[in-house]
Amino acid sequence: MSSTVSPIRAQTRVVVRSLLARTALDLFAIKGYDETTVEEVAVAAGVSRRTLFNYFRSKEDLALSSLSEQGELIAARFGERPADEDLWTSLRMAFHVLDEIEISAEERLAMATVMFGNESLRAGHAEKQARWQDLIAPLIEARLPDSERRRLEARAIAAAAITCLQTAWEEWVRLRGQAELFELYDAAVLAVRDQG
Amino acid sequence: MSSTVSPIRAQTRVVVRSLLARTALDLFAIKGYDETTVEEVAVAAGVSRRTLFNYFRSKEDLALSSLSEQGELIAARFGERPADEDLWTSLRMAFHVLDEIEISAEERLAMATVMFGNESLRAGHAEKQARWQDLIAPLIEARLPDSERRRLEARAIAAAAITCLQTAWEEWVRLRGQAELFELYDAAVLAVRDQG
DNA sequence: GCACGAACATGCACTCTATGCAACTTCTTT
DNA sequence: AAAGAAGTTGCATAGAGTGCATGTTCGTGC
Repeated sequence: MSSTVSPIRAQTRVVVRSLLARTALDLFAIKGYDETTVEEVAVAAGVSRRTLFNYFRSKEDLALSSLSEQGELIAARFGERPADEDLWTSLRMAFHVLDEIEISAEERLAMATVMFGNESLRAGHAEKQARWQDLIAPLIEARLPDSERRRLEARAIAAAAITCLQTAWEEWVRLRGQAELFELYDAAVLAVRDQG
Repeated sequence: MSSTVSPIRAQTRVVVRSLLARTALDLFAIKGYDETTVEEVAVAAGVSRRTLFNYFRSKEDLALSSLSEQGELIAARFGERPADEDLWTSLRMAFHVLDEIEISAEERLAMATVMFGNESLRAGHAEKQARWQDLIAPLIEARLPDSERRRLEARAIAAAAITCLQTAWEEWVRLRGQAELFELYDAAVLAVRDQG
């Protein structure tokens, strides 16, 4: 069990990974996801097809790898919020880490368009976001009052918040980025939670 | 555009389709989704591999075809609810069509276990449910008061309700069916919508 | 009852994703 | 400089999915 993998190697691996993902994303944006083969991505990136599959478990992963990382960021940020803060406020603040990711609006729009434009990608996208739950729900649960159904409640809240973000995100894409993502998010949450 | 395809043919097609899906589901439950090839399903059903793909667009469809139909049932039921009824009540009632589907508890549990037990299936499942939105959201929108963001609000509400159902469903599987699905659903909705 | 055409079933060839394996190269460490 | 780990690659193979061409079945009009 050589637990240490040499920090240099680990780092280059991360860099290469992100380079490969970016190459893929560019191609997907140009040619479309289904119309782009893994082979083409490999050639464009200057590696072998086999190596690509060493870095990513699947073609889909190539397109969606960033989502997993985002989930971790969000969960981490949520964990840093004061425990007595209103839950939905904490969630909103946690989601705001997305604004801190350095990426141009066009790039973001292109990426989102790729993701929503393909059925299987949309599915993977939904699933990956759903897995954000697994990270966030336990943190929420710790904040909830005792209840027989605490686990369920925590998961429901996490899922609902993520869903609102997702809905806002879709609308944002539909509006071609001509709106503030978090303004849309707030409207979504309000619609869901407002009694009546 | 020969819109009429002979009612007999249409009907047999539906029957065969559901027979094939059932065969597949049985195999998936026994051997596991990834461990079962389309070839095996074809053999078990007594048709050719190619024919299977005439009835289903993909292996995933073979496992998830029922979900699309469920979405249509729910939307239809929602459309029948009185327009002045509380939105969330209407949604709850609409979801109740699921209880009317004739299927044993064990079968239902087996099916759910298959769906949640495999990553790509879970993704497809999430996506298919997300597409329920497209059916339900327009109906919700018609009920909402005028607002700049009506479309977004309707989609958010639909998505949140479906997500609560999904969360309840997952919990139900986790509890091995030892709970009332709609009791769990109510708890989920309450947790999300309760202020504070 | 029969013949026509549409829908259906199937086999075949082919593309693409994905994985295991073995050989080879390149780093890291001592 | 040598050992060993990590990384890269090609090759072989399985399985999903598609287009096409052929044969079969079945509903319909005569």
